[in-house]
Amino acid sequence: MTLSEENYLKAIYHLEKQYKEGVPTNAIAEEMETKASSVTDMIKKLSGKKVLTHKKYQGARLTEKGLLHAKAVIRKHRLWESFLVEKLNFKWDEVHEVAEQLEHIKSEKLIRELDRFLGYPKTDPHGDPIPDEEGNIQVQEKELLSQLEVGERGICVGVRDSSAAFLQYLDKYGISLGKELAVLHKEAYDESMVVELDGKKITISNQGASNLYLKQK
Amino acid sequence: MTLSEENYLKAIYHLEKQYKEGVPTNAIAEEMETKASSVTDMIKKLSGKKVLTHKKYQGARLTEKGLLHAKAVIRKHRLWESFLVEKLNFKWDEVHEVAEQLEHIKSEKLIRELDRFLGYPKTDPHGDPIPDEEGNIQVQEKELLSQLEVGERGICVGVRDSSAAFLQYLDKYGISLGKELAVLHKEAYDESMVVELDGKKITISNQGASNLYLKQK
DNA sequence: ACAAATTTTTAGTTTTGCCTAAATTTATTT
DNA sequence: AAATAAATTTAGGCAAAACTAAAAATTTGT
Repeated sequence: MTLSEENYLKAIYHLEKQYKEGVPTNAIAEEMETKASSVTDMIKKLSGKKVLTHKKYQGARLTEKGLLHAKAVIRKHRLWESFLVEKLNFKWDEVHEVAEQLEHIKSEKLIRELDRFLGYPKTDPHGDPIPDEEGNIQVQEKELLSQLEVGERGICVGVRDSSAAFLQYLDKYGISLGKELAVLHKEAYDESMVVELDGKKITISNQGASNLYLKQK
Repeated sequence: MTLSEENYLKAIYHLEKQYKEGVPTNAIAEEMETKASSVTDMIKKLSGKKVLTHKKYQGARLTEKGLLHAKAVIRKHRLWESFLVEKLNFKWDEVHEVAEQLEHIKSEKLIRELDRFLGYPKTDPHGDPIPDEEGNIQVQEKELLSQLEVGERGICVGVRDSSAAFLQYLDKYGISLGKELAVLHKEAYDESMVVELDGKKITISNQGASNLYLKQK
């Protein structure tokens, strides 16, 4: 599989959560920052390789083979992100572009050994689960901060938006994975929340609270 | 610079040691396992980018800019090889293909941090020097085993041929970098040598002895 | 239901890096 | 110094992965 093909598989994999019956060409085009006609071309090529199926005008769906390959790429991406943060002093908002490159390196041994070297991590620096060699993904019970009620508490376990902008916003307020917080107040007008973190009160917009995952304490 | 362009620079860099006044098109073609006409195309492109110069029918020479870029790629290659051996349990005959991929990853921070993480190694697993960030290469005094006289001794510091076949041949005879050996006998007929290593006598063909570097004890 | 709007596909180009075949230049013989 | 051989370049093409513009299919709105 080429770099470009792998990126399509990854994009379609992520979009399948949203589009249960066929991922539309336009959705893929937007995700890949390309044009719909390019997507059509690639879908034809990939369906020839049996990694996805498509009926004209009906979007794409990964086959079992395609799913496995997509998860293998995601496994590599998340292991490399872990490596960058754990061993090379990268911050969680700096790892994405480099991991986008590293995820395409071809070597079974490399990934097996990297996994061992890192101590078989279960999640990456953003809290996303790392698929195992067979493509199994352990799903963690979690909910968005925005869904908590006043008085409830939880521990930060992941982000829904892993853009550098959001991650830096969290850094600024001292929010990182593993920290506990409690909801003190919810503003009816704009859905912003006042939460307690490390004994301090901080206010988080609804947009922020809708992108931070917690697990029930 | 694309992956292909970087591979050309690297090939030309290595060939410049052999061809002091312009690396011939055919030599590059052979090194790159491609055709001379493809090389001509690429040379034109690269000279447009000012990383090399060429006069028609006169071969190619790297400019200062091209030299720096080539050495940067080689630095990455050798740092990754060191990482694979030191941290990921790769053997010295297994690192080449993976490092060929990893050397093209673009991130200054990645390489700076990798270098630090490895403790600023001076040589890679084959004994080749690792250029520093400015492209300086520390040259080590060394000579081929085949050039030693009977009675002389030395410490293995590098290989001239880093093919898996040669490295496995060395493994089989217990020869690795850092080991000391002494020349006991030289066969006049075929130039093969009997050397002492770890108290045992082993015979090495001229071909083998012509690819192992030692430093004077 | 059917016209309008949207989505998707088709057709025809472009660029990169490679190829073959042919032409040209340089090097080697005699 | 030709003639031949070898090396190099030119010319014309191909495949991958993108693009634009236009055609076709599907969905939506009234």
